[in-house]
Amino acid sequence: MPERPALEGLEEKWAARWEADGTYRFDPETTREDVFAIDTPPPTVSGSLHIGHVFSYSQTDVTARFWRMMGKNVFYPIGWDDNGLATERRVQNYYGVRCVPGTPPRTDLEPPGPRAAEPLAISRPEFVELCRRLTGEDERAFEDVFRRIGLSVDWSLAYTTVGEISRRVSQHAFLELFAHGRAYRREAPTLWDVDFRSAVAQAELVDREVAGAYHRVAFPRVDGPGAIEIETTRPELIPACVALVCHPDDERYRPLLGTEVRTPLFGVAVPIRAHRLADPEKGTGIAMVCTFGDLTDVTWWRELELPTRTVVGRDGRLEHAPFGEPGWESADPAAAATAYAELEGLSTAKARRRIVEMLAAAEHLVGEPRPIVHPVKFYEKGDRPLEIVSSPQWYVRTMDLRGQLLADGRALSWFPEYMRARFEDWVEGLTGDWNISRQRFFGVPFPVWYPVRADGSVDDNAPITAAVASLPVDPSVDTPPGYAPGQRGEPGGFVGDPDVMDTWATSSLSPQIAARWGEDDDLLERVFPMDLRPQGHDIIRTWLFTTLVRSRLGFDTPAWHNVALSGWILDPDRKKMSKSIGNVVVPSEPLERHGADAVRYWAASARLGADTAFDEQQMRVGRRLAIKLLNASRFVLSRLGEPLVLDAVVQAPLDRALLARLGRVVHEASVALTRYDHARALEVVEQFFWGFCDDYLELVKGRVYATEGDEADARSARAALQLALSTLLRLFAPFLPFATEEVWSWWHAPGDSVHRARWPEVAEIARACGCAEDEDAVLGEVALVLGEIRRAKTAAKRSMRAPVRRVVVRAPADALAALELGRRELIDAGGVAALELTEATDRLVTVELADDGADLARS
RNA sequence: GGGCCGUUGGCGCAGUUGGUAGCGCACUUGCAUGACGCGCAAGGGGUCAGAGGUUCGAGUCCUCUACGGCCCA
Repeated sequence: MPERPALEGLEEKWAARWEADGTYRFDPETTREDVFAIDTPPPTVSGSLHIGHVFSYSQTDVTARFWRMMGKNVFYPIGWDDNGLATERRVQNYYGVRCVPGTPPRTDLEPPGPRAAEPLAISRPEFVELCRRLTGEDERAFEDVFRRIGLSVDWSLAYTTVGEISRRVSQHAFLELFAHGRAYRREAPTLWDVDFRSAVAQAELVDREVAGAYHRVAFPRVDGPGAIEIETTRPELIPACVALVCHPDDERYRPLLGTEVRTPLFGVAVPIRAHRLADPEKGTGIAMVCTFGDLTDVTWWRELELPTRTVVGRDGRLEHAPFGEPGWESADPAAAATAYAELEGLSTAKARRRIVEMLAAAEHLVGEPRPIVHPVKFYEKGDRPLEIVSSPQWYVRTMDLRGQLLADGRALSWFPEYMRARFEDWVEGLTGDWNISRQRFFGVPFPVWYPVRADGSVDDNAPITAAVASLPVDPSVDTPPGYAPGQRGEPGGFVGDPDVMDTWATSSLSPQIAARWGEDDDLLERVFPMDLRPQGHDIIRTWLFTTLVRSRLGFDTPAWHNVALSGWILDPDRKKMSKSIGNVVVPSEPLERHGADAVRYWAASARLGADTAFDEQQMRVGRRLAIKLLNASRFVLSRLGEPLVLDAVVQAPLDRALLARLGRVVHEASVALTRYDHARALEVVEQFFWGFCDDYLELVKGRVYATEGDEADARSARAALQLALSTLLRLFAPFLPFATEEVWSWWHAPGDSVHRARWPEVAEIARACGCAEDEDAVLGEVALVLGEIRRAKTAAKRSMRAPVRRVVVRAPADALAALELGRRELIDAGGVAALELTEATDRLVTVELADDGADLARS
């Protein structure tokens, strides 16, 4: 036991010790009933950790530690999500490379680095290797931080979302979906970033205000005289127009329903149709439907079963449009082709300017364009507006699952409960099946190839699937069953699926990956469905939703029993932390300044679901608490001598009162933690602890320092102190794992960790003293009078050790009886010469201090 | 435009089933060697965003409004 205990150095010391001792190792020899399994979120490995990670992962760790002490075998894995575009972009910038599939691999690849003038084109396998290299470095940095804050995860269970296990599980699960007709591939309109050249998930969209203009354009009628005027912000899509649409109740256009108009410049006949999403208030009340200008176009196109005439290619330029050919019939194909030749090859922005000139010249434009500012969909990391292009994509059929998913959501316990509404809103608002393919390189490839026909074209409709036993496969390298490597790309041969899976298609299998599904089904049975899914509320519609989809489709059950949603971390001005605002706090500095226990204290003080400001003040409070715990423990242990064998020796009323209160604290903290209310549990324990230090410890000093007197009284105090300290350390252990472990080590055998100790029980305390709940009145009454004595000393600007000549207490009989039981401690702690108790109906405490200077004379 | 959450002393937060507001920090004033000055003691400070309603009585239930946040259109 150190002379002056300190927090410095505890983190390194105990983190290393826990790892060496396997303190948090999961025991695979177990039964499901004994397990508490946590479906830990795999943080995205891109750059550095955010203080928000420390916040939410600390909260989960409190829960993990609580259940471990409750005797559960805690399955607490961790993974790194290194999948995805964020990594690719960093690799491009960091190494100065660009992935060009098909580039011949080099034997001596030397990435030029971040200042390269021209990115080096490299093959996909080389690119993937560089992604692994960079994420590997980040993962080590992440692990350091997580160990530093004392996460009690089992590091031997770590995985990455592009690692072999994840690829095998993801591909295996995909093949099962495909075999059951749940996964299908279809050419479909997809939100597309033309710079990243990839489809983008609905969850990755942001709206941005962009300057644009309404152009009023006249479409001549086919079936009668005159023209219909529409307004559009995207006139360059007129060649892709497939219909005009008005609201079914709009009297202005109702008579025209079913008739046709011709597109200006291109002469293509398109029908006038009705749909409820057409807004009569907007523009002229009738809109042009193109394939595809925005998501509403997609809805109209799908629900009205309109034809497809796409003009925007994957590079964001207008591609060839065969006017006159089937599907592109025109009243004047030659004129249409001539007009379109002006646009072909231009970016959408340039094509827009050109077509406006052409429309004006041909007098199809009505009036001047009207400038507006309107929201446009962007990929959250993109620089140009998203286009919608048509391309082959893999989907998981989910639309028919809505009712089942709502039922699964209701079967879960949500903490806080109101978060369930977000899930239900999302499920009820689903508009389409789940697109799981991404046109990227670093991710889990689809275990699929396509046959090449004799004419060299690819048969997209007859995928060749990998054998489950061969997983994981990379179709760009591996050869499908029944083919030879030389047949790649040859007529009669095969080509690999070029895409990778969406990040969520992998992370939605986090429970199966963590439990090594397909490799160790025994383990899966012991931990699945899991007990708890902790996560942020911003990814309910993505991670939570997709995980329920996968567990329902693959395993016919919800993936867990409980969901705990943590809040967000806001900066001190209550703004969301984000890299673009530049207000992100990285964990290393607060950890350095305040220590891990202090940072955890701040995190644990916040309730689930509550957005919380980054607050260093709160960390200082946590740090003080941890230091106080060290000091108070040192005092208690220094008075204890050898640890006692606790039998029923706690007989002094004040000691029994303390333990009665402690019993209530144990009960309340346990109930709160069972409901994932770590903030409440911490508050209850902390409040008791400060009272323990400031009142109880002061009151028993007389007895524990006494060199002579009643031995039984001293033994009683020591027994109560020992039990209280042991209990407090265990109550604080989930919150302050380092300080509590340090103190525990001062009086326990090496290797005997407080984190493997049993959570305190009320019965344990009752056994030591047999005290009843209502026995705590003594403590309350004594503390009240002690407070009056302190007040008198403070008012007289005297030391707390100043002697008191006389204290007179007027109070009802029951209060006096309680005081009488604590008379000795009150006199000791207050330095009171005479304590007079007078029965009365009112309450009055009179304190007469000894003459000033008397305390000096005493020494 | 819709849904959800929040608005309590300078700041950060508690306030169970409705009964005239609590905690921490900060602040003020004191206290030095028997665990801790990263400590201890005492003290000042709010009528609970605004309006209306239910009730004997509302921070706590209902309605509306304002502001902030998140999610979805």
